[in-house]
Amino acid sequence: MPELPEVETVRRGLSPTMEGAVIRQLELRRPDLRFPLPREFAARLQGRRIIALSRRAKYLLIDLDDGATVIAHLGMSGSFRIEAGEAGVMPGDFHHPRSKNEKHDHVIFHLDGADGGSRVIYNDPRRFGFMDLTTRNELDIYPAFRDLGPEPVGNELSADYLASRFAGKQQPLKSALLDQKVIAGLGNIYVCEALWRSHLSPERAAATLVTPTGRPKQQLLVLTEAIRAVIADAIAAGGSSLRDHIQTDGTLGYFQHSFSVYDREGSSCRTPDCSGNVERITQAGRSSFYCRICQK
DNA sequence: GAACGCACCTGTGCGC
DNA sequence: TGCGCACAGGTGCGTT
Repeated sequence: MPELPEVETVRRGLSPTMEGAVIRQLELRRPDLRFPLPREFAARLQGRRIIALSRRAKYLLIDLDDGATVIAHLGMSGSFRIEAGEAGVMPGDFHHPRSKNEKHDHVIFHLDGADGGSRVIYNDPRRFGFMDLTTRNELDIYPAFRDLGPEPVGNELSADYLASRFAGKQQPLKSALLDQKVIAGLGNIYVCEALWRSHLSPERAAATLVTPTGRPKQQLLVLTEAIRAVIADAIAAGGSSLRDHIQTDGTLGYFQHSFSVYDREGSSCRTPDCSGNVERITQAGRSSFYCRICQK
């Protein structure tokens, strides 16, 4: 479920293995994911040292020592796993069963490193993910990043900013928050969770959180803090699940979270003293989960 | 411009 | 057990 917190967790999980390592070989098992892989992708990465792993929204960025940056998006079903080379054994890796989805291993980074050579394997059954190549200098003009909104963690995101984006917008809050141009990195799950925490209905028009003079109403302040908190909590949860995953099979990308409303249709609302049940509605083709009683 | 619908592709879970 | 169907976390394009 790669939304921003999952991608951040993947980044943290891969960093110790990938940063500083040299890409001995890039193995491409097919010519495309969602889009064709870049021309000469394997040749351009071979022999390069990985300088740093970073993240922008739901994109993983791999900086190389020649100024190039690999952009990786996990789509809906992408994950990475780390396998040790001949010279080493992953913690807990002894006799661990091969992934049953090995046929969906599409891109394999063969690394030279201090541990004797790990493999970092990108697996993606649905192939909604993609990889591209640009340069660090051109990241800001990369099409997917050009119009991206601020990150939901950090100082860029404020109630004032959201008020400026929501003013005059009749679009439902759910759709407005999913728009990556408004906030970068929020997905279906965390939008549902943030709206539940804020007691706001996903169907409410975005403009109703803004005063006639363009100032954020109190509820927008609450929503802003809820967005920050729900993402921060998920990153913290990813950090704890990270340890478990690395100890078991090295797979990064899927974590067991427990959500307050997401995927809880028909269950009782977890807001204290609320007698409502979680409902599921469809907005813009996506499921929204919310409690009609306490979310207005 | 805004708001949908749909396509991309495979796996899973459900009802029958 | 097996089949068919609905649905799934994202993004981007086309249509109205």
